[in-house]
Amino acid sequence: MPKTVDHDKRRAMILDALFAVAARQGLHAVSLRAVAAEAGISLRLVQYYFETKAGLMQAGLNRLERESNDRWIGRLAPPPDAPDTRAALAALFREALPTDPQSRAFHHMWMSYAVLAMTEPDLAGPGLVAGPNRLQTRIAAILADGKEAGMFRADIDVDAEAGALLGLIHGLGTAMLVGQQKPAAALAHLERQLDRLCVTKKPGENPPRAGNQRPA
Amino acid sequence: MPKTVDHDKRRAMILDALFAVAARQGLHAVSLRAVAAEAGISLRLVQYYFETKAGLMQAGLNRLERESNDRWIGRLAPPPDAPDTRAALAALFREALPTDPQSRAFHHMWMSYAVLAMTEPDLAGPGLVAGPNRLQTRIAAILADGKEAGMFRADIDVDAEAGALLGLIHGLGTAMLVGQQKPAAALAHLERQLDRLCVTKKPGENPPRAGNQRPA
DNA sequence: ATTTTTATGATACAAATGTATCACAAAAAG
DNA sequence: CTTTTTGTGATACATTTGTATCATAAAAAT
Repeated sequence: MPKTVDHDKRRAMILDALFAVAARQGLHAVSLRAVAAEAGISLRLVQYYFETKAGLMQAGLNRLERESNDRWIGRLAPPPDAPDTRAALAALFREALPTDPQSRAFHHMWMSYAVLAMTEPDLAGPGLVAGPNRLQTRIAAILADGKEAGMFRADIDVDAEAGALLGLIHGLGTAMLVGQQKPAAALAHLERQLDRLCVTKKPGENPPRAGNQRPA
Repeated sequence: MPKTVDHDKRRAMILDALFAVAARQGLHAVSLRAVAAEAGISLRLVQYYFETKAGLMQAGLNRLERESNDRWIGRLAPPPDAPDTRAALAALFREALPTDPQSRAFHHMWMSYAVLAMTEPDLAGPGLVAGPNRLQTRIAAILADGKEAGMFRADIDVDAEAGALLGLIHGLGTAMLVGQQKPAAALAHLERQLDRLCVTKKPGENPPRAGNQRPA
């Protein structure tokens, strides 16, 4: 049986199990044995592929970061010929907020690691903020595009606005996770920010919304 | 020695110890023994005053909520005769962001409980969102005052704006905790939102800032 | 074919944790 | 002065956890 095996693929399987346990019972409930059971392997194997628990947790954080990166370049890579920079930002917001279970799990995971990193400096490295930083950079780029195209006001500070928008995304996302904000309201708050940045700012007129709009 | 003792005061002492341990080593490191050691009492006493660990944790959450309430009514109670509703909001923002260690510890604690509540429904009750809801209500009230006084634009939806501002506060606070945002930038983002809400909206002119303004 | 990695299972171990029990001192009640 | 309630210490116990050890099967190298 012990044919020479692909370590990377095996590690990925184990990290899948870690994410599953963390999503179901919280990151604090992640133990070597729980991960092993979830993956259907023996405790020894988890030890074998990630020497220590700290190694496993660190690998989980790395994976979270890589997954975030892949997700974003996969979903929003082709906006260079964006038909509408405002619509592009709105789409990004929809992707960023924890609406579907996958996104909820991601936010949950990120918050869990953020909390851990506050007391365990081993996790506090650049891994946690790399994702948000990339997102902020992307928002700033889209803002710059829209500004140059005359869609956004000329006097906005794209970097500052991107930072604020990212902060708003994070805050609304957390509020949604704990049930303090409803998804629709959160999205509306973000779109209101877009209204502010657009040049033609008639309060009542909502820009054309792509796709299906079912009332309430 | 075992004179009849004030249970409430004793419970408060133990919860102090809980907060100290959580601030130093994280909420996940809170154990009955760690709390007992921090409080300088025996394990048995922690059991005596909070029957179980779940009870202790729940009491910690209740205390966090009460502390938050007390803190806000203490600091911001007297704005009925506010000289400037905009300044009142700016002051509220300064208080809400995790700048000093106390506020950082509070945010840290709240995030830790929020993460726990996502998998332990016993903690998920209204305790977590009561604080944010109160803050949002207060923001909305100040906004309404300023709107009526002609300081804020007449066409703003105070409830919606309050929700967005609270979300921004939370998101920027988290970003500050993980080191992704600097305090000055976070405050600037919030004040930019105030600029937007004010009637006289000249982009360059910052309204008179009360108190000391040291450059950068 | 033999030796040496590579991969995996079974298990042991010390430490920590939540919970429970026994004992006992001091105050209050009778 | 008993007796009962209240408050506190010491300790025991089962469970869980991270880590380490021993054995060994299969493949690769020689």
